[in-house]
Formats: sequence, structure tokens, C-alpha cells
Amino acid sequence: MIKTRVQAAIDRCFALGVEQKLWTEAAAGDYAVEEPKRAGQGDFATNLAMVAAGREKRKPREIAEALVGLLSDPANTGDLFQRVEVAGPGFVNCFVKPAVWQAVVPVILEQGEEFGRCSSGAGREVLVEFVSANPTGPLSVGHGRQAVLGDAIARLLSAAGYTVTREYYYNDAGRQMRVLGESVRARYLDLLGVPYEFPEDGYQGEYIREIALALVDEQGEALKEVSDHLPFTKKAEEVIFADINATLARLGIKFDNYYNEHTLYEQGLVDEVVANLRDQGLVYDQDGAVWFKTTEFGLEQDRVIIKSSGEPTYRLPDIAYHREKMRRGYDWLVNVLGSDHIATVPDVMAGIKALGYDPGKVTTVIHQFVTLMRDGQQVKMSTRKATFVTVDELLDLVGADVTRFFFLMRKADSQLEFDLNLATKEGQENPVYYVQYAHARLCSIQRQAREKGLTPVAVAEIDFSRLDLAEELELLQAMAGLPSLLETAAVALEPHRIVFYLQDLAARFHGYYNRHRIVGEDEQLSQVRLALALALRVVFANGLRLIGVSAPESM
RNA sequence: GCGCCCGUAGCUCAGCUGGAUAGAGCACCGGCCUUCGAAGCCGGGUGUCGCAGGUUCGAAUCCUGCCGGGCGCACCA
Repeated sequence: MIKTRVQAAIDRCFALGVEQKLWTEAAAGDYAVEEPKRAGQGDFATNLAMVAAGREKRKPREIAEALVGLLSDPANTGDLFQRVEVAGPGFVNCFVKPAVWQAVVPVILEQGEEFGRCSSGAGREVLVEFVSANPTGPLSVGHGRQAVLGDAIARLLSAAGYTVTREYYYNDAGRQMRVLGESVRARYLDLLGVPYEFPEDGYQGEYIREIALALVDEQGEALKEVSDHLPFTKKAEEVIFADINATLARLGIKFDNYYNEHTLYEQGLVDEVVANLRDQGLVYDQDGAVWFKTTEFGLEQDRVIIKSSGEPTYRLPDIAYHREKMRRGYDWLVNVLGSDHIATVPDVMAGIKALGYDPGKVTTVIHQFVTLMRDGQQVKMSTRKATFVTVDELLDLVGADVTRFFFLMRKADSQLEFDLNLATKEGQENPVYYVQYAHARLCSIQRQAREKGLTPVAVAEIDFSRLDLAEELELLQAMAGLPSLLETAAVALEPHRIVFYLQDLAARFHGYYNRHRIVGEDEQLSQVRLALALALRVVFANGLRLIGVSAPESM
């Protein structure tokens, strides 16, 4: 909020400088406004002079001096700065008036849940596709990371003003599902005492036996003579999907739409893609299969889209699906994928381009693997062998808040080491509690104030200039930073930034709390600090909501 | 062999579109509860930012090459 104003003020002064011939329009470059980490370097700093100096072949400090002259005139900046100065090689450091920071409190209190949100995505529709696991088994921790990441991205985009649709794309036909059905059938026959041959690459999880057991309960021996896998596959899908949805619900995740690959075939959309590509001479037949000339799009080799058996490979429906998403009118398609699916991206992008759509509208977020650590040992995972740890097990162990927080503590690009020992500790080592505790503590202060007869007065009656401690101004600055942080995090699709922000804010607050009394002797001071506490509570609540972690009033 | 990701403190990781003296958590050591919650606070850091070049006023950040780790490279998804 303040940063935006500073940016505008600098822009305005730059333009004034052009008018006054202090520099030329050409001096404009990609200059930055940042918040220096070090005290004494101002609340904001810009490298404008250094950038301009490079383009104009002049001395940075000379331009910086001129810029300071303009920025120092309140008429040019809306009376924003206490002082502006040149520093180092040519930085311009801006010190914002305390009153500007202090005015942040009433704004936050007034905006409440709205505080932090912005409208930069207003009018734009974005579809976030994630999880998209076929119903062959319970969600594993890898899916868990993706689920939480995708959901947090959706929350961020929504807070940035976008209209967001969460979509789950799946396929309940195909080889995987056939093997699943055969596996259930084998277990079913086993339960009936009929000799069977378990599929070589079948699914071995305990859940397969449970599904078979349910079939025995419901159907008895009715399916004994059925040689087809379909009834078994159908039952398995039903049970597993219900299970997946229950898991997602526990994580606080709800999809707006489930898109079944079937639809693409039923509506002839897959054939349409092939025909379209064929018309353009982008496919050819070889060895009984149909190939897509992906080399036309700069890729290493052409790819099969229809096998010699007549079945399509995953690429074809994937391309058809993406075209459908384009046709549905979204401005932006965000796909969240595990790093094991990275190879599919270029092919699909080539397909989109071939069909005349803009691949620039698609952003793929690839997240790296999750390594589960227990007692310093890596827990090996494999869906087939059922040695995986499921999201449900994780939730049983640590709960939804810890699960979500831990999955969002790392940027997607980093492999994530999930320390089960640490996550299960309900103590100070656990960063989730650290942040939640700040919120609970603020709520407690509110209760205390009420008990002591300190009822909050209207903000108009509060003298905010009394928030003059360095710590208070730093707190205010951090609080005021949420809107621009949210906007950056949303566009970058990086929810982990919110997590780090919350940890930093919690540290500032805990430190402040331990040194200064909020509710004390001086009633005026108590009122203003109570208002600060209420505003802080809003910021924590809003931040936690962004990552889908609860904000408890007491713990 | 090729593509993508990662390599920063003992461990796990941040570091915003290149910026000023590189940060946090954990672990470890010492201190702080007769006043708003000790799930907290305060103090304690000798890091070749994997290595070598390059780009420039300025590089952990961008480019090239190499080394190490992960994930892929099907007529599986």
C-alpha cells in the first residue's frame, strides 16, 4: 500500500525531471523500488539514478542529487517523505514519515478480511488444474504436496482478484484402471476361495482387499463367473474416488470441477484434434502408428499419438483437453505437476501451438519430490508395493494445519524434506505453532483488555502518533507490506512467500510483545497499542487464510 | 548421451524482476515467568553462496563450461 505510493511518487518525479531537462525520456529503464534490509538506508530505496546513469553515460550521483531535489519537495510527492538522500554508489534512500506508517492501522481495521487483497487480476479468469491423480489408490504424500500447492495458488490468485476455477482432470479408463480392476478381481476370488492368478504388475495395497471385501458383502458370489474386469474396476473407482475426496476435504480442498477424459472421446474432440493436425500435415503414419511432428516445434523427436493398437497415447487427449480449456474461454491456464511429468509439457505445448492457440497462456508449475524422513531415515514410497505413506496417514499424524504449512514452506522448485519427527512435535520447534501462537496471543490480549475494562474506542479518537517506537514502526511497515507481497506471490505462483512473511511477522510481534506492554497504566497508549494489536490480528488471520491454515483464538 | 530442477551456516532452507556489511528455522550453550499466554523472549555465527571463466558501476542472483545430487527421456500416465 505504501510501496505503491512511493513508486508513484518516484515515477512522477522522474517525469518532472524529463520536463525540466534534468535527464531524457531515454533514461527510463527498469529501475526498482525496494526495501533495504539494513537500518539507515531508508524505508525504500531506488536504483533509478544508477540505471539512468548507465543509459545516459553520466555519473550516478549527479542524477541522484537531482532526483533527491524533486523528491524532497512535498508538492511532488504528496507529503510522503521525511527526508530523501543519496547514498553509496547512487542509491536514493527515502525515509517515509512516521505518520504515513501510523495511518496503516485504521486502514487495516477498516478493511478487515479484505486487507491485502488486490484487484490486479480483476476481470481475468484462470483455471488451476492440480492433483489430477487417476483413481487407482489413496493419495500419496507427493499428491499431497501438489494438492496443497495448487490450492494455495488458487487462493492467492483469488485474493489478487482473479476469478479462479479449480479443476481435477482424470481418466477412469485405460490400462492403469484395467490392472486395478484385475487386482480387485483377484482379491475377490481369493476371498471366495477360488484359485486365482494375481496380475503380475497388480496393485498390492491393503485397500484393494478392502474393496474386494465390500464387493463380497454387497454381491456375495454373484461376480464369481464374471471374467470381465469392469464391475471390479467400477467399484474400485467409486470407493477410491470417495476416499480421495475425503482426503482432500480433510485438507480443506474443494474442486469446482472434475473433468473426465471420457468427455473428450464422447464429444469427438480427440478425433477432431487428429483431423486438424492431419490437415496441416503435422501427423503421419508409420509402423502402424500415428505420429505427431513435434520436431516441427523444435523438439528432439516426433511422438506417437495413436498406437498401432488403435489406442491413443496420453498425449493426444492431453492436447485435446488443453484445447478445450482454451475454448472454455480462460485467460490463463495454470497446471501444477510433479517433476515426473515434466516430459509431457513440451508435447502438449506443441499441440496447443499447432491448433492455433497461444502457449503463453499456459503456465506450468513443476514441483519437485517429497522425501519423507523418519528418525533420520528416508521412508521409501511406492504405490504399487503399497509401502507409501498416504496423505491420510500424514493427516492422522500431524493434522491439516501442519501438513499444509510444511508443504508450503518450500518453493516448488526445491525438493521437500518432510521431517515426520519434527512435524509431530507439538512444541516450539514446530514453526506452524509459532505463527498460530502469535494469532492466539493477540486474541488473548483482546480478551484481557476487555476484562480490564478497556473497551476499544473509535479510531478517530486514537492518537496514532504514539506508535513511535522503532519496533512499532517496523511492525507497521511489515504489516503494510502484505498487499504488495501478495500481488507478487500471486503472479509468481509462489505461496511459500506468504509462509516466510508470516514467520517474520510473528517474530517481530513476539519480540515486541515481550518488551512492551500493550494494556497498561496509560489509557491513551493502551488504546493505540490495542488498535495495533487488533490490526495485527487481522494481518495474521488474512495471511493464514491465504495458505489455508487455521487461525486459532486460543491454543 | 539429451532435457528440466537443485547445490547458500553442522542440518533443513529463504534471498523479491542483479544492488549497499548474505539471512531464518532447527540443533547446541547461557540467561528471562509476583503484571496482557514461557507453544514466548534476549544473548552466543571464522559461510571458498559447488568450481572456473564471462557480462557491468555492482553477481548468491544473468551467460558459458565443468563437478555433484534429484526427476524424466515408451506405441505407460
